[in-house]
Amino acid sequence: MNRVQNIIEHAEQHCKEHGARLTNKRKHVLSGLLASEIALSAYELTEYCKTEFDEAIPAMSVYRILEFLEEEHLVHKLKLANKYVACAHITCDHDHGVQQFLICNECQRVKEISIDKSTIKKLQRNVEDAGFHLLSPQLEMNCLCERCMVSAA
Amino acid sequence: MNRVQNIIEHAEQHCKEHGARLTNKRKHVLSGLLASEIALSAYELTEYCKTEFDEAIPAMSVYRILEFLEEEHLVHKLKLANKYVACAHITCDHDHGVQQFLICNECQRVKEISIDKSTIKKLQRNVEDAGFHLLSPQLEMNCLCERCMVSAA
DNA sequence: ATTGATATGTTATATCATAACATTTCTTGC
DNA sequence: GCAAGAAATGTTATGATATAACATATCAAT
Ligand SMILES: [Zn+2]
Ligand SMILES: [Zn+2]
Ligand SMILES: [Zn+2]
Ligand SMILES: [Zn+2]
Repeated sequence: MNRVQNIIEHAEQHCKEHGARLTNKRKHVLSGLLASEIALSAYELTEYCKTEFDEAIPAMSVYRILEFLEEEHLVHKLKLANKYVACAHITCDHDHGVQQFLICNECQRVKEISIDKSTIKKLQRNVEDAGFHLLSPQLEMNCLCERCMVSAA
Repeated sequence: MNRVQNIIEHAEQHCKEHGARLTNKRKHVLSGLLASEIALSAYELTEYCKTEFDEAIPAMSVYRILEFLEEEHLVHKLKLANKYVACAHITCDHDHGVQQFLICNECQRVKEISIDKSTIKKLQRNVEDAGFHLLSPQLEMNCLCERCMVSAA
């Protein structure tokens, strides 16, 4: 069993534990993100399912599926890129915590890294001091990945 | 002379200093952002110019104008909201530094606050350690503003 | 006035996303 | 097994943000 199938199985277990269903279509969309090196749009995922599984999932459904997967904490929506990625900790049991998403501006490669608690506290403190209330402390940053740095040089 | 006009004049001076032209249309778009309590989209700004100045600037032009204003560091583009705001430090001479943008999810009110150097250093260090290179260190956060917190309660 | 540079207009289209309603599929109690 | 309700997916239409390509107008300097 390959890596993607392995993760899918784990995800299915995770869903089952609280009565959610990881249907075939949802698996296909998720596997598209898992197989991809880069962040994908909903429309790119319909393409993927068409090509890979000969299954025509309309974009509308893909959006709903992505919403479901996000609620299950299996994928992240990147607002900076208007694209989606599988969670890097999808098979971990530990608490997810606040993540920093480094998004390559050129190739859409994404790295999801953790931020230490003190830094988050500081940022959050800034927010509260300004009279605002933080909703989702997901940090997204516009970057260049290693490969694109090299090819740009 | 009111606040907006005052800032516009300052901005014009800023542009002149390096041979850039703050045309009337650019002034109108900028004044739309200056007059607004909340972040606005390009299309909302065409509306504003139509209403306020009876001037029909097509959306395409507004996009180009916003691009110009951004290059002049007079406005910021908020990727999280796909909207635009006037820079909070538009009349300051000090270095702009890295900013944290608190965006109210409900009403699009935006607060632009500074982050201290050590926090930025830490975040940037994270990025470099991950093999990425930070392009624009603008932090945008999904929040609720004071007013919307109250009305939600 | 001429000319080149800059700014703006026009038209078409790409891309991302949601609303509203219909249909299918699954689950569960009988 | 089957009826009824819930959940998932399909369908169609449309909204919102954004860019590409090319035309025209305006400005600045000679
Ligand atoms: Zn994650
Ligand atoms: Zn890259
Ligand atoms: Zn600013
Ligand atoms: Zn608000």
